[in-house]
Amino acid sequence: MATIKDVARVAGVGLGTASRVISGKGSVAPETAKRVHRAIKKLKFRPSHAARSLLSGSTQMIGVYIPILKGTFYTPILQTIDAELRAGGRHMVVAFGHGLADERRQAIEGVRFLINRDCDGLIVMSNALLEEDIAALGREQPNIVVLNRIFQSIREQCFSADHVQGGVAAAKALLQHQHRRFAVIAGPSSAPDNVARLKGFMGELRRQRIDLHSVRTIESDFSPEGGWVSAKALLASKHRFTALFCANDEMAVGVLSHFQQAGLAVPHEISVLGYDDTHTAEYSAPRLTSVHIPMREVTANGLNCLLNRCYDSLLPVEREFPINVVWRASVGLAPQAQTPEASAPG
Amino acid sequence: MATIKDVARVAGVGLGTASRVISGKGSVAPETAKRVHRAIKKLKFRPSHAARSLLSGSTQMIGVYIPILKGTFYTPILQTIDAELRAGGRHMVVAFGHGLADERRQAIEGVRFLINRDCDGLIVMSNALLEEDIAALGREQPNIVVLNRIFQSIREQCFSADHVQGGVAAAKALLQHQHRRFAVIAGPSSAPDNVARLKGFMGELRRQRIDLHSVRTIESDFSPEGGWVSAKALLASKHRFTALFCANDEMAVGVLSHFQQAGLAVPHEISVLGYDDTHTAEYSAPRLTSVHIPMREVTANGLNCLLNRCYDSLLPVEREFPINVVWRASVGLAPQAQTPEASAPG
DNA sequence: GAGTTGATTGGAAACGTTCCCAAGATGCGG
DNA sequence: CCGCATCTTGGGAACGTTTCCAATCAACTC
Repeated sequence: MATIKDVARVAGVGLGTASRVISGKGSVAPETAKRVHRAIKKLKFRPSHAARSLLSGSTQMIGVYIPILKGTFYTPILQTIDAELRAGGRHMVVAFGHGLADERRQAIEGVRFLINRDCDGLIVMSNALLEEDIAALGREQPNIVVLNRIFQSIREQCFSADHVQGGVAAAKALLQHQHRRFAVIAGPSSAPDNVARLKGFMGELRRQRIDLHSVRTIESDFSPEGGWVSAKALLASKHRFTALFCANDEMAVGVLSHFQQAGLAVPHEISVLGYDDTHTAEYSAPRLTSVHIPMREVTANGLNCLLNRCYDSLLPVEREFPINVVWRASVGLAPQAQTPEASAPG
Repeated sequence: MATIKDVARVAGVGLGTASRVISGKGSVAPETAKRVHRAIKKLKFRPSHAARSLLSGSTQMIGVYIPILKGTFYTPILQTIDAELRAGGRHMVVAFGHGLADERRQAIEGVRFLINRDCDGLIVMSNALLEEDIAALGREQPNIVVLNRIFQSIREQCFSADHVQGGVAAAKALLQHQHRRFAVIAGPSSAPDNVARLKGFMGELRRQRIDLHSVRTIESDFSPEGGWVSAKALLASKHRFTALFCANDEMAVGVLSHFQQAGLAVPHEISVLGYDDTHTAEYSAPRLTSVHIPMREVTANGLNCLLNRCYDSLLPVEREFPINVVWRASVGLAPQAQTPEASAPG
């Protein structure tokens, strides 16, 4: 690989001059610049990133930690980050959770790996990390932004939709459709975003005078497999309900799959509501009605905040993210409400 | 950030000694080493990746280009790469296709971006790249491995399952179940892996004396949306068929979604066969029978090959990848074969 | 006890940039 | 033609490592 010295030699100029032409800073006579450009082309010169990093102390590299790349929740996030970074000539290095250790250790190890790689800044997603962990990590690399979770100690570095409101929206959607008997397939109780949306959901139900003892909740793991077995358990339990709220789309898809096999018509017999509104929701059978979490916006704003921290830029940063439910086919009127003798006055 | 000079000073040793302790190469008196380690800990010293890269000429960084991160086809690939890389202390930088340019330009730009970032090696996936493109790129960075596609000019750097065989397997699976009337939803005709599997599929049908004029093929785009509209078009066309082969799972899922809405029973009225056996296939409604492409193995072996090229290692490299179909619920016996009067002897 | 070997050590050189500084060239006003 | 400002240029220093070389010292061998 040709170096800047070669370029300078071939162009017949000094080192400094060549550097000025390449970086575009400082004044250079047009004729000289032309010679340098010719030399660059001739030698196929490409500046060494390592040398620049060494001198500037910045790698122009942002690390992204994601617990596990399964399903379609994280994919738009990665796309969004890469798009914005590349537009600024920077790049993204990704690390997932790996190994036999528990999720928390995996996350610490993954984030630390990225720090050791000299990332200028970090985007972290994790339900397993504790406040003390993020504090310790933050001491090693202060340029951290967290997505889809709020750590109280670094609140202004955290970006998330309001999942309590998401839960409220879910409840309202179902109540609007005359549902009164509910079941819930929740995510892990250790996941903060899960407890928030459940809190919102249950709170709204209570506000509408639904007896919370009548709503059956099964804790699962955010996976389609989990949704499937939970659906099965729900059916076996003989608990009667007309609407099922799933704490994410993945589980909802698993549920739909099981209901189809069990011969249960959605939404005719049971309505199913998803959460996140990921790509999977768009073309399930039936198409899934879901609470839309604007993760692209959350990501973009979190990233902007991070870039501002890392590079003293002044990108706009929004911190509120409106939630709405997108209506597709899996939620309908509650069965009893559909029978004319029960609801129609005439 | 503390440097190795600080460590040497605090430990009261020379630069070389400190370096020897840190890198673990060369002999150092145990007592001295202990002093150095204490200094490292005290100063929270972390070697600069940039400086090492500059000196060694290796960034320990592998670039991965992926056209677009949608659906679940690419996610296990990224997971696999990251896992293996991290185990070796290396890391992965990912670039996706972005921008308004056509796919080919996007790919060239993305790959070039990774080359400019001084990646030691590249893993590339793209249907849009031409032989001449890969040749040009290869001149800039010879350490390239291509997944899921064979470029004749760099055959030994390409890793892919045999999609012709995949197509054959698909046909056999359907024929075995007595199907004789087919429809196909294909991927883009510009995608080499798509044409290979169609070729295998049609070839096997012909071999089994199926009139190829009777099989209706619709070209689509590998997306669920595409599957949905193709399914709709197929139904509207009044073409009669009992089995539908979809060139990937994503489209199959879209098909399932539309069939459910149209009130068509799968597999009772129509069997649907997917391809790739991605995660989405596992919990669709009904669960999708699909031709399993072992992308994890393809990826792992491609990566090994790349690492061998980059770092003179001797990792084992396999080049054949067995394909099989995994049976779930979306393929059944052809309807007419199920009626007793047609098939049962008594 | 001289010579040989091996372990241990410190420091210079190099990797490829950018930035700073000094110096030469040029142009302009008086 | 001198003084001064501005443009242009070349090269040294620095960034943080590793590698190489020379030097010192202790332990053997004969």
